[in-house]
Parts: sequence; C-alpha cells; structure tokens
Amino acid sequence: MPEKSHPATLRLSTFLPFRLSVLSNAISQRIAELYDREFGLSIWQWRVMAVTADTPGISATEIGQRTQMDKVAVSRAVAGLIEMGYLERRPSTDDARRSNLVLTRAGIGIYELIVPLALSEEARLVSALSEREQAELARLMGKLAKAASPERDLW
Amino acid sequence: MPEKSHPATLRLSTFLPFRLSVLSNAISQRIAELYDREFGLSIWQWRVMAVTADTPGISATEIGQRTQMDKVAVSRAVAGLIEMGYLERRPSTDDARRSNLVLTRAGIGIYELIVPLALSEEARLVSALSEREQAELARLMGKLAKAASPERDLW
DNA sequence: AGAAATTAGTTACATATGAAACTATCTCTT
DNA sequence: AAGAGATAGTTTCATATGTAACTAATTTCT
Repeated sequence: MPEKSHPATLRLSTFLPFRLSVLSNAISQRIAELYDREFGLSIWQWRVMAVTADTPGISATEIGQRTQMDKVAVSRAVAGLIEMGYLERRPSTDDARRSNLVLTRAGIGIYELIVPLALSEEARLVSALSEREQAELARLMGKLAKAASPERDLW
Repeated sequence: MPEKSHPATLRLSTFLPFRLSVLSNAISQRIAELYDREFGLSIWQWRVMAVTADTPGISATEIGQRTQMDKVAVSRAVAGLIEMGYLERRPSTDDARRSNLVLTRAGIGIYELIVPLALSEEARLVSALSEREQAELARLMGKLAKAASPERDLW
C-alpha cells in the first residue's frame, strides 16, 4: 500500500525570498529614516543623488539603469530634488530630449553630510560579521543575483 | 601642509542596503508574478495563506507578527482571501474581538498547488549555491538580521 | 463593581507607486 | 528629405500602502 502523500508544506521563516525581503526591509527602513528625518529625502531621491554625485552630468535614463528605478520613479525623484534645490538640469547640447543632471552646491553639501552617516550605519551593521564573512556574503549575493536575473546585471 | 580631505564618496553598487534591496526585489518580483499570474494572489495574501496553512486558527495579530506585516495589511489581505473564498473567519469563543482564521477547502487546494511551484523556484535559485554556501548564507543573514533588528526577531 | 487603559481589528484619508498614454526629439529607411 | 519607428522624459489615472482615527471587546486598577 503506497504511503499517503503528505501535503506540501512551506515554512515562511525558512523560505529564502521571505527572509531576504524581511531582512532587506528592516535594513532599508532603518537607513531611509536617516535620510528622511534629517534631510527630508526619500530613498529614491537619495539613490539619484548618490549616482549623480558619482557621475555628474548623468541622464535620467542612465540613473534608472544604475539604480534599478523605473523612469517614472526617476522623473519624480529628480523633480523633487530640483525643487529642493539640490539638483540642476542642464540641457544636453547634442540631444535635446535628455538633460545632464548635476548636483548643486547645496546638493553636494548635503550629500557629503549624508555619506558618512550612511557608511557608518552600514559599518555598524556589517560589523556583526568578520571581514571574511562580509566578503563571503558579497560573493554569495552576487551568485544569487546572477541566478535571479541572468539577463541583466543587477548592480 | 595637511592633505586635502577627499570628499566622502559612496558607490551605490557596493553599498549593502542597496544591494540587498535590489536583490530582494528581483527575487520577490519573480515569485510574486507566479502567485499573481496563476492565482490572482498578492504577495501579502500569499504570506497570510502560508502561515494560516501552517497554523490553522491563527489570529490576525499573530499573522502580523509571523509575517512582519502591519495590522492594516493583514486586515486587507484577509478580507481579500475571504472574498476569494480561500479563507474563513471563525469567531473566537474566548475573545470576541479576535477571529480564528482557517483556510477553506478551496484555500487548501490552491495552497497545495502553489507550494511546489514556490519551492521549485526557490530551489532553482539557490541551486546556484552549494549546500555549504546555502547554509552559510542563511547563517550570515541571521547575524545581519540580529544586528539590524536586535529588539525583535525578524523570523 | 466600574472607570481607565489596552488590545483586536476595521475604516478613512492622504500619499506613494506603476502602467499606460502622451509630447518632443532623434534615428533609420528609402 | 520625409515618413516610420524608436527613445527621453513627463503626465495622467487607477491602485496600493501607511498613518491615524475609530469601534468593540477585554483587562487592569482602585
């Protein structure tokens, strides 16, 4: 007599997508609070600011690629930053559809205030891991990213 | 003459909160599509379903704790599942404020259809890692979770 | 026992987000 | 060079989400 087939079960607390999501949200929320409370920035605005600091003159489309934000989100984040006086739009000479985005002096100022805070929060977090473990985590995440999204690089 | 202090920089692509967020979103989205396309469930509804399958008669509050959803999100997910006929509310005899939630026969049916799909998608994903690496990842995530949220257990 | 404070869960409102439509510009084909 | 598509970015609209206010039931305190 064949054994009765047990119904499939799935414990959420050991299910990788769930664990990753909860962990990521806990971390992001903690850091987002920092941007928001101190500087009134959303996480999207912060990301735009970070890549613009890294690559002055970047276009909205390229920001989208580098941050994994869709173009609507980029458009809104950019609009907000401009309104706050942290970002400036310079019409591109060779393509009138795009703008070259650069941080204003004020934008650079608050960017440089935020960076050490963000880095120190990250450091606090990863200090729970040894150097070796940190490297290992990065490596494993890279493998997962590739498996999850082989078509395009996630970062 | 003191060296000019370099402005702080932060490359998003090596910033753990960013990497985690992007990875988690890529994975969740892939799986959420599966729930949604095939069964019309949101990720929140799926989570409620999973913990209810695991613990029949669970209360909304406890669902919130186990899934890291706030009570409004739980309330809405439960309402949706009831409307779809997958979940049933049984008034609790000892506390009239709470209900005991259980999956209906139909709910159990689709739960058992989803579980193998979800597990196989997870398996496909983690198959990029060796057994040892999988265990290591889980361990490192646990440490991070503790560091990120020492006050309460994330999972 | 009875008022005051907690707790379970829902509802209402304001804001965030995503998909699709749209405008303007550019590129490619002929 | 002119029309057909493609691309950059914005706007619109419908839906999702979070916060705060609310209702009802329970517990605590005196």
